[in-house]
Amino acid sequence: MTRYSRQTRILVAVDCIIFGFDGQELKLLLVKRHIEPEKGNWSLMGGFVEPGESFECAATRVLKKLTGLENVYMEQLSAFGDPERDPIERTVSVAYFSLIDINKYIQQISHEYDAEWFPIKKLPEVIFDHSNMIEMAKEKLRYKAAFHPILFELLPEKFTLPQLQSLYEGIYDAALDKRNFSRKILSTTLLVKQKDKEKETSKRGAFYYKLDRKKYANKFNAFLNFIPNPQKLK
Amino acid sequence: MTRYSRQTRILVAVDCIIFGFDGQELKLLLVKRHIEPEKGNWSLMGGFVEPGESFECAATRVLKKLTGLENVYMEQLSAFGDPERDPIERTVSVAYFSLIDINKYIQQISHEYDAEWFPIKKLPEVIFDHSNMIEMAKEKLRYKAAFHPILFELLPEKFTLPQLQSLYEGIYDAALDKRNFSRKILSTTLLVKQKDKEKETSKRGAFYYKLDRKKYANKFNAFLNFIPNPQKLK
DNA sequence: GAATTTAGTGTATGTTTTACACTTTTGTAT
DNA sequence: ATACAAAAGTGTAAAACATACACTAAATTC
Repeated sequence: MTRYSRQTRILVAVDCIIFGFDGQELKLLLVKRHIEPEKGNWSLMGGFVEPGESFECAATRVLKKLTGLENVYMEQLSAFGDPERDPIERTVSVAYFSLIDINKYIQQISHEYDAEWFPIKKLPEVIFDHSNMIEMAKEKLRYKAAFHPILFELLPEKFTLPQLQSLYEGIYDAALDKRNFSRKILSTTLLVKQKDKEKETSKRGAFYYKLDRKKYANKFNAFLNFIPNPQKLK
Repeated sequence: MTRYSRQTRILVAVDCIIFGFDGQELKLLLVKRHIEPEKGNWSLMGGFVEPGESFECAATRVLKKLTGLENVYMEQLSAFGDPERDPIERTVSVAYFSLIDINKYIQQISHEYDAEWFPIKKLPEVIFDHSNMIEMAKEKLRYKAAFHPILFELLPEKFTLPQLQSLYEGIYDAALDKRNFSRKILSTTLLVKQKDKEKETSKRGAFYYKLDRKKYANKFNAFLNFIPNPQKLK
């Protein structure tokens, strides 16, 4: 026996939901689709899964092709299998979401694709079921970040507490008290204070912090409860 | 254009991780695989995704075929795509996990399959990457149940607080204080006390409770923190 | 009616979360 | 040089929540 007979084989793709943060708001990287159908319309970056390639490999490959980045935070979101999701031919898609430092991306941008960052609140129309994927990814990010310290992945290596706070505020659409916020964040002991300050955005300047990568890896499963009323989340 | 040319099409399957609770311990429903390869070995219940059928449909169909049950708690766990996971031919699988009332199953059992409940702690060897799927499902169940009131799905319509507590204790391998437990559970106001008692397991008898299905649907996203130290979970 | 078994309940203590306001720093404008 | 503006940084008191802990109540069995 070498094959399962009488079964239908289906195209399998991956799609990447790529989040970035520019210091102000959460953004999503979309590309102009370069094949028919829907050629020229905005889309998640994706690609077919190749023979001998796992989903993770495929998603990593796709992400690297677009951003030049490797070793970034990536997590499987869900598989999408509606028979009608691609009008040309049935294609199932395994969606991954990534958190990247938007500045690193800018340096490494490949111009092979028409790619553009869109504020998460002003997304253009996207093809197929991609808006569905994006919606789910946003939800999962909010959910997960309420308990796990993953938002660091969106920031540069050195960042300030006000920057981190505004990231949380952006993602949860909530104003947080800076005293309570810094106490909570620092109580994780995941952050290491640096000697230098970021002086672009304020006269006084705010101290930089770095993530303690070792502790971060160990403590990833520490539930943090950063958000005052996680009840309100899905 | 009617097809994506030059792309490889792949077999797509679903597998169901079916949890049940017999009042003592958490169990998993496995079947004896009835096709080659690995015919006769223990396996999750699964099946190929058919043309025109979504993943949810396929998983629901597979679950119904085995258990006779519909409208049960079911959630996508993850897609598994290792190119080597099926030795015969590349097959990707979308795994779903379900929580069912084990008693309902017993009544409706289909004997078309050799199926058997195994205590989660004494599982036999299973085929392919199924132990991996099971491990992930166990983790997700523990994770999710720490915040969401889903374990009710494993119980019959009427249940007692001691039964519910022993379910939590089983799943988290922890002894819980019954005073604290009942306070926490009842504070959700999700349970409605019944007038009758369960008198099998004790002389005094314990009052039955029913889930308030309406509130349950609304409050599903209330994070409950049933478990004293969720830090310890993945 | 005594003994056994499990159900059911309350309180005091410690911990965590929340709400809240002033001082410090330093660049810019006069 | 001095005043002003703008954001950083810090502490405390009250409330809410989590925990630890032990006795009484109910009903069956002998």
